[in-house]
Amino acid sequence: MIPEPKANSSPLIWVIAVPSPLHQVFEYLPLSATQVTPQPGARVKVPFAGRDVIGIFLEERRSELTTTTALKRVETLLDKEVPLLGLDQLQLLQWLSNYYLIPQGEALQLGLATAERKGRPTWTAEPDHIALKSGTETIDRIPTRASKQRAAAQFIGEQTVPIASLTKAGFSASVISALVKSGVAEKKLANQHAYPPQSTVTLTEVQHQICATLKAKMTGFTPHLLEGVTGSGKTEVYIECIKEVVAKSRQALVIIPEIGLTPQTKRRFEAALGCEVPLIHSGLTEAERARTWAMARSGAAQVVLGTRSSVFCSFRALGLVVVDEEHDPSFRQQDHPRYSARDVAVKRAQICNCPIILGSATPSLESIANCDRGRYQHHALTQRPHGSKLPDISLIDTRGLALRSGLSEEAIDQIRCTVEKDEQALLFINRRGFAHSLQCEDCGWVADCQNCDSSMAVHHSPPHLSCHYCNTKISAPTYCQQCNSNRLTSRGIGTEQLEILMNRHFSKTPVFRIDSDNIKNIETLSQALQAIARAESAILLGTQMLSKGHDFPRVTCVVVVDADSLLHSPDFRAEERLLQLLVQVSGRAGRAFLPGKVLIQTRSPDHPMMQQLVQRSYSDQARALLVRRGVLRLPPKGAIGLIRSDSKQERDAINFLDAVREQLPIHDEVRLIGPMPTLMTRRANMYRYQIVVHAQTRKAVHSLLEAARDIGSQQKLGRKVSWFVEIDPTETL
DNA sequence: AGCACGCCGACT
DNA sequence: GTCGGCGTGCTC
Repeated sequence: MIPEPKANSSPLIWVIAVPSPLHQVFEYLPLSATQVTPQPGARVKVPFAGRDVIGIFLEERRSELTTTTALKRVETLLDKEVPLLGLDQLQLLQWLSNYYLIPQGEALQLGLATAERKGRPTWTAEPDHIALKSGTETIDRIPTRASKQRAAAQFIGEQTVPIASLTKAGFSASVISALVKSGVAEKKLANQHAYPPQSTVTLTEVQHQICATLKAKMTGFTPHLLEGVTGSGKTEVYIECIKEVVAKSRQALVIIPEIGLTPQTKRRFEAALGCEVPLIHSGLTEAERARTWAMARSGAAQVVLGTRSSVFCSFRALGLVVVDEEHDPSFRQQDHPRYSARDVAVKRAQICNCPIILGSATPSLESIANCDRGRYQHHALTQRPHGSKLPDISLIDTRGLALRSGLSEEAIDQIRCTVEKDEQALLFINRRGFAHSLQCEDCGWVADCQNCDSSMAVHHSPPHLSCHYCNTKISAPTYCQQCNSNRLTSRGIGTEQLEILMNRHFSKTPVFRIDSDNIKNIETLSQALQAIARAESAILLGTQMLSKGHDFPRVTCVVVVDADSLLHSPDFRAEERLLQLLVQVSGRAGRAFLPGKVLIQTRSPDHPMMQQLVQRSYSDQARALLVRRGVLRLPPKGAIGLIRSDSKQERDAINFLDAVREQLPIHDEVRLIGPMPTLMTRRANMYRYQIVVHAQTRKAVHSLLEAARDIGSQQKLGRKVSWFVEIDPTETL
């Protein structure tokens, strides 16, 4: 007698990925017997832990539960025809979940716009523009008493204008609806051809050659690294390649590091490509975001421009991925869930079987190593167009010099020369580790934050002290808390202090301060950038924000106020970071026709890196760093991981890691360092500890982290501390 | 994560 | 006497 197949005894179920931090998927009874099986990636509404949630259908199969759990039933199938997550997204996000050890339910959420995650119907194009039905002559038919309607009609003219711009001009909704009702005007979808394509820019010989080789490879998965010195015209190359894929009715995704870069980049791409380039970034409203996603999914958007989260966007036919400034740290893991957008982008291109271009003047050591291994194709743009030259770099030894707000006499002289020629100077401060603190001249006491292991930063307008880590603000003390002395002075360099100095020295020259205190959103940044573009002589001063991609054609002198703060950092990526930062900020000088110079102030002018910065190219120096990584077996030549815990109770943070470490399988090839306190142990009254995992292969680190994750989830303390495991961490500090 | 259940303190 | 604090456990 043939035994009944065991599978038949268990019920047919649907596997659903539910948004929760649990590292598992859940089984549900199908919607109803008559219902067809949904496609993988479709959204379903299911009861989960006492509430309704939106989950993702993965597959239909026999139940694998051994215990007799009471299965719940799927309540609704939201996407009956087309699943919201495409097969490529599903594949990408499942890879993401596995590789970065992110729960599947959380990972799959990333492939949906926020409105879609809540189960809303998908976005459809609403007519949000208005035009006059039969041109301006109908204006006369509007009764004279309806003066507002007449004015609105005049405003519209022969154009198709966004309704939002009418509202902005002061026309109320009732005026607009009256116009539509009487049949004078009609609501329309945005004019698709509102962007006349510009005449193609003439490419240099080298740009042309690279475009030709790239265009020949615009089908199938090939990663390319475009290493082009600052100002060498990488964007023109991207645009040429995008045109190529768009002509084949495929879509392109362009990922850039920062939200602040989007407005100019958007305009530039739209002008060159002659189509709308919708944006994806965290500053959008839910409706705007839903619109971009829907346009990309339907294929209406030929090109999408976005920050890191846009790698997960759905596309009808993705044909090219571009990652600009691929070395930029903001692509790497930031907040939860942690992933490197650059690496995910490469995986996405592989899954979609399309090319990817990683572009940078200062490529990451990872990407250089991938070229050396033959995984990426390397292309170099070593010259700036119009024959503009790369700036001359020189070092200023600040040891023993009397500095004024951190500036040497020599630097001040050079700034003077620059502004006298009606050119612009840029002063760069590496904010990290160089906040401006308050110190007692008598006993050396420094005003520290009560909640963090860090000093508080001095602000002048209005006068107060604030902590950059926990945002605590207090009024500045007038005497020393330790010795009661009233001789308190500011120590270190702050942008605010420099601004005061610059205003005093160069009273006729406008000073633009670009830092997080001053620039709160994209609007203020783009206003400042426009003002800089209009100004003749000017002094720009600021932090990281200034080093990223912006074009300042009139800047001919760059001063790096203090280059040393990253030089002696214990993090193994610090030198790479500093090198990239210095090369990038130097690249702001002399981008147009004016030649530029760069002054780097340092107390370590003999440090090999400082010497090489002057003498050698970025790629030579990067290769030297790569050799050192190889010797130490650090990434990309080895692999590391991190197990980190944060807790209000210092003891709990340590105990948790101790418990995990104790239960971890012992491995010959894996080295564990810690638990140890992180460099800044206490921030916002939370204590941070970690274990660093180091091995030859990523596989070894990955399997150890997997084990750590499982052990951690079982720890009772795991609820009291917030903890995570991370592969390829950005920083090990 | 979010929600239920459960066992102790200060309120109508 | 209850309302609600948050410790503990569970989620198909």
